[in-house]
Amino acid sequence: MSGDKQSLAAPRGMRDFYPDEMALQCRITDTWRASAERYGFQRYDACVVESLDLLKRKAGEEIVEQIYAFKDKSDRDLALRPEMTPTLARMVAARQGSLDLPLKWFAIAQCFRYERTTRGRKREHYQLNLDIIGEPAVTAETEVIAAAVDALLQLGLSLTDFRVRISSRALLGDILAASGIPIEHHAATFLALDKRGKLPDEKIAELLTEAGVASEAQGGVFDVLGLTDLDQVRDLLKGRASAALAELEACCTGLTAYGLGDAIVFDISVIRGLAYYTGIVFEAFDTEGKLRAIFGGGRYDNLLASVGGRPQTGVGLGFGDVVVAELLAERGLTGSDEARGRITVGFMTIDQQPIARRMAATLRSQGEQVDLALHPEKPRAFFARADKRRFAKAAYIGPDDVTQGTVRIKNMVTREEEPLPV
RNA sequence: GUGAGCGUAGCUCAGUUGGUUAGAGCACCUGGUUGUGGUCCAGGAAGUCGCGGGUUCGAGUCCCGUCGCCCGCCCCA
Repeated sequence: MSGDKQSLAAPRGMRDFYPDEMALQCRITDTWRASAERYGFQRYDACVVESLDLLKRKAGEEIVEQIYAFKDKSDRDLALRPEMTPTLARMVAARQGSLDLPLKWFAIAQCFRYERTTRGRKREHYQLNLDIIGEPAVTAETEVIAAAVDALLQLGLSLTDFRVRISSRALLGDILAASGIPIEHHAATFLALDKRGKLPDEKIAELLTEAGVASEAQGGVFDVLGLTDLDQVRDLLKGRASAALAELEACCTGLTAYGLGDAIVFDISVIRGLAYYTGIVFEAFDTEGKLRAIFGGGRYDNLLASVGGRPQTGVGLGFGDVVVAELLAERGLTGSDEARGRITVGFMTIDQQPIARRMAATLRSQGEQVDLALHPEKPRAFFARADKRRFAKAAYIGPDDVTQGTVRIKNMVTREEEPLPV
């Protein structure tokens, strides 16, 4: 590539959507919207620029390094939103007194993050956000997960293409407590466990030691990661009461009732970083494990309070467009037929242009999507273009048609022509 | 921040131990075909080989630098 061409490329990590690519993008976002609405969520939207202070309150000072932050001309500290959740929390907190809880909202939001790009990770993406605020029961988790899975299925994937791994931070806390880890070490232990598979176990042991976990208790921590089903968890808890366990079971039961049981697996290693989650957490992955998480989320109890609202529980989910598009491509599900459904009208010489235009106007008034030729074309060129652009129908008007008073509308698939008086 | 790979036509790429005017497929344009598109035939246009420097009689090829893309790691959604 020459230097000039490079300047024509979108900035690093950003995407342009040419019409061919936009078709898939629309299919994804249309499906998101349909699934969210089918599950009774109401759409909202918000400003793309958010106050930096709000983002810091939720994620800490370090986040400034990872986002597009800037000052406006009045020296206000602002940022392109890296995610939707702080904005949602702000909007809810701002009208907390008048909103009817529990609320079920969704947004399809473009979010920005300033960081290294890799497969499935750009500096900009669109994300479906599903949130239920003010409902303590696990029905909230169930509905949110079921709606997201519905979108995956509507996109053409099957229950064997992905797995939703589900766990609970509260349950993990109970398990650690039963394993003799004092509660003040739980947060650091979560962080250490989240590194499992990314760092060698010796490194994790070091982190645990730094966190104050006694070395004799560390074996218990690693045993926790060996848990693969809820029966083992029950054994480990030895009859201790665990509301978190009951909730996790109830969530799985609800999803099974929706017919999604086969796609749900318990996975104690799902932690989701140091985010604001307090209860159930979940992440969906492709079954082969080749890609990053397709969607993820969980319950947050402290979010609203952290932005200055009154404490209120919530469940949220984020579902990005990039990874699911990769997965659809892997499965050969990126095709779209929607181009077939339009009509193109062409004419041989400028003399037929008025009639062609009148015909286009008539068809448009009937609700058809009509492309009118911008200049005269030879029949061969016209039909070649109609075919290449995948029009469903094509009408070509020449002097003979005008003389005879009929125009033929050709079905481009069957090649049959249908006369129509002009 | 870090490591690898790749930059040759609009796209995907080939290009031998350095050797004349740098190739292919697809796409594009024109014609065969002044009333009909997926095939066919003929022809055509299109590349300062990412950029800069160096070695050499000679560099797409080797060396150094630089920019870009991309994959992984760190981190994270």
